[in-house]
Amino acid sequence: MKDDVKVEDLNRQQAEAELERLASLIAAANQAYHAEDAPEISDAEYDALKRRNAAIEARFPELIRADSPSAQIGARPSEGFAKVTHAQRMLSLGNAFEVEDVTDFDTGIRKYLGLGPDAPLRYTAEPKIDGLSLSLRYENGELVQAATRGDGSVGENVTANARTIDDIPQRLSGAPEVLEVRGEVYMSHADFAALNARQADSGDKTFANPRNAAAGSLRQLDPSVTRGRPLKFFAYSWGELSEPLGKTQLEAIERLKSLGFSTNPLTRLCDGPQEMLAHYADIEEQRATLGYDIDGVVYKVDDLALQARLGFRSTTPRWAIAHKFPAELAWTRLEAIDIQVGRTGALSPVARLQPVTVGGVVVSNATLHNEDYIAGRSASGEEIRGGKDIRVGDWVQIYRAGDVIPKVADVDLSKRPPEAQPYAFPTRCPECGSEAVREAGDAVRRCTGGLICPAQAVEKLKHFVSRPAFDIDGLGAKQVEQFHADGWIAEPADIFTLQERLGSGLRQLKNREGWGEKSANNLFAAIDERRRIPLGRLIFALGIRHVGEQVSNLLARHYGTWEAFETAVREAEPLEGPAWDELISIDGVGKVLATSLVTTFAQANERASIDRLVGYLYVQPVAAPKTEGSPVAGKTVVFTGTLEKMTRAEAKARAEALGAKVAGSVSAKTDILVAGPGAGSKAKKAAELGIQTLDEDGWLALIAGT
DNA sequence: GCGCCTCGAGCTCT
DNA sequence: CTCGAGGCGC
Repeated sequence: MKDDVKVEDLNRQQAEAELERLASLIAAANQAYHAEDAPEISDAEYDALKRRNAAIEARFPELIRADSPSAQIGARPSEGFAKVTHAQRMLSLGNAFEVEDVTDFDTGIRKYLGLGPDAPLRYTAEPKIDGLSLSLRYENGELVQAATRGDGSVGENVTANARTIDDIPQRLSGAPEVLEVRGEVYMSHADFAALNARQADSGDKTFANPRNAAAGSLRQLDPSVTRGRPLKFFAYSWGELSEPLGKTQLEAIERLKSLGFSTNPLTRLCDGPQEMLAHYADIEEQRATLGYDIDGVVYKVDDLALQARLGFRSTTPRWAIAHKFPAELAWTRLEAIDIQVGRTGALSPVARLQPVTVGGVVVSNATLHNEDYIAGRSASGEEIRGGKDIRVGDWVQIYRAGDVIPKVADVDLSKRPPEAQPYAFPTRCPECGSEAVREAGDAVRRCTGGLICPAQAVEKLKHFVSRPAFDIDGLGAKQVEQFHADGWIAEPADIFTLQERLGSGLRQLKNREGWGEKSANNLFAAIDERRRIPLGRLIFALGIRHVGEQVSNLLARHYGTWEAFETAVREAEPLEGPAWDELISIDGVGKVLATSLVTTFAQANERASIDRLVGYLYVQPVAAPKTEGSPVAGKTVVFTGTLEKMTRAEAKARAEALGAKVAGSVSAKTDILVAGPGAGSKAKKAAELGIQTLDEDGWLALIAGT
């Protein structure tokens, strides 16, 4: 590679030519890498090209090419498994813990469907296998893909490994053209014990429990290792289908069985909550002798037509629920209570425990939630519901909520040491000494130090580099903590000047354990790649209270560009003025959230920090929706009442894709009101204002053909 | 006031 | 991955 002109010295014309040259070089390198599996240039050279490209784009955002290499994700595969987008999302289930939750589930469904308490309604009940879920895609009877659940939308491609599992047929006869079978991969107790014995013999590490063993085995990069692991599979559901598997859940499961899948033999049809609970008790009784781990019972509405009517909430189906077995409990001693300070200044107490095994995992920390959870009484003296008066030195009972998060369930007062004192929750921040205050009605006490507090600063930085925010490769929580302690990074903007400031200091970095020339250069390359950042990610990365991932994207979609967003938030004064009104008019933005935004941007030091940061970035605007031929482009639409043919989220997404703005309330600016049944005050107001009002069908007709 | 959703914070192991 | 707290919309 020839010695290049420094990016800072390029003029516009040179930059344009250089971007073109880099685009073709990188494309050629990708081609060689993929086609021949024999790259012509080294990884370091390749990274340098991409880095240079990103740096030039950051300086001349207007010159970014349509075929920009930085827009292409993963030209070279990262290590590990390829990502797979599920044709249909893999959802999780709502949970029931008590008998009452199960009867509520039944009542809720009846209400939703408009069925009386005595109308027949059948459910299936089956054990909930404690493994990991897997989606198998068959096309014309051939297994073409196996994917893990991942976050529900995007999982990992583990096809090669899935092919080694005996319970998973490679080929089906008489199957629908497209068939996605979903089920659980697990390991039996006997196989788990044998595997661990083998692992111990060969000096390899043993697994804590069958679930971890199954997960570890399926995620082997080398399928021949997976082949040697005794994995099994139960089918219990499906995703995309080219034709239905049956009219009921049970029929569909039977069909899967006849196609050659293992299905759980304890699947039963139940006539209502009484029978469901009876089957639950039955399964719980057999739990120890089943030979594999289960963690509850799943109930599903049997009639598939009813399932379709019930549909989904954002992450769970309305027609199914998981009835969990009581969590495993363990007693241990509480050795200390530490206070952690979060990104928003929240003081959270954490129990330090004498290590104890709970549900196959050694637990030494547990959350204590907040002040009231520890105290038996509040400062003013009244009893606090749920307050346990937990003291250092106490014997406490631990369980893992949802089999994950360790919590303190109970205290054994009979074993309390006589000298144990009630815990005094600090009123000053343990990290910076600032006052820690609790707003009226708030459960959380917060450090008021803001950016002065080192703990808050570090947590904010960690948030900034986290996955859904800037997601900088090689700059995780650990590194940020290091760099912060070293004084190299005090605020987000510092990340983007790290390379130039470090200059000769690079030697210091390289001397640090784990850092060599290559990793340092990789880090700088990764940082440069993120100088170009989508608006929503940037807003989220700022870490403003109440402004999470969803809200950030909502704001990004509404304002479109950083400039528009920033101007609006800066101009808005709490509770008044047109900028405030616009902010509040966004569906999903209320007073609390808007105040949090506006006051953050009104703070001089916060603003300065944000301005510095944005100076190093090219913020990608949200792609303008296709408005050509859209009858609703630029119009403000409000949805009210019950929508029957689409969910509110769908309606909104669709309208926005057509260039409309969706607002939450009717005002003089509203152009169209779409009113479903049950519309109330909004319809009235729209009528008063003479605003065009459509029913759902009218709306669909209006946007038909777009 | 209620249902649904989002945020923020917690833990362990890979 | 799950929970409690709390926000938003009806």
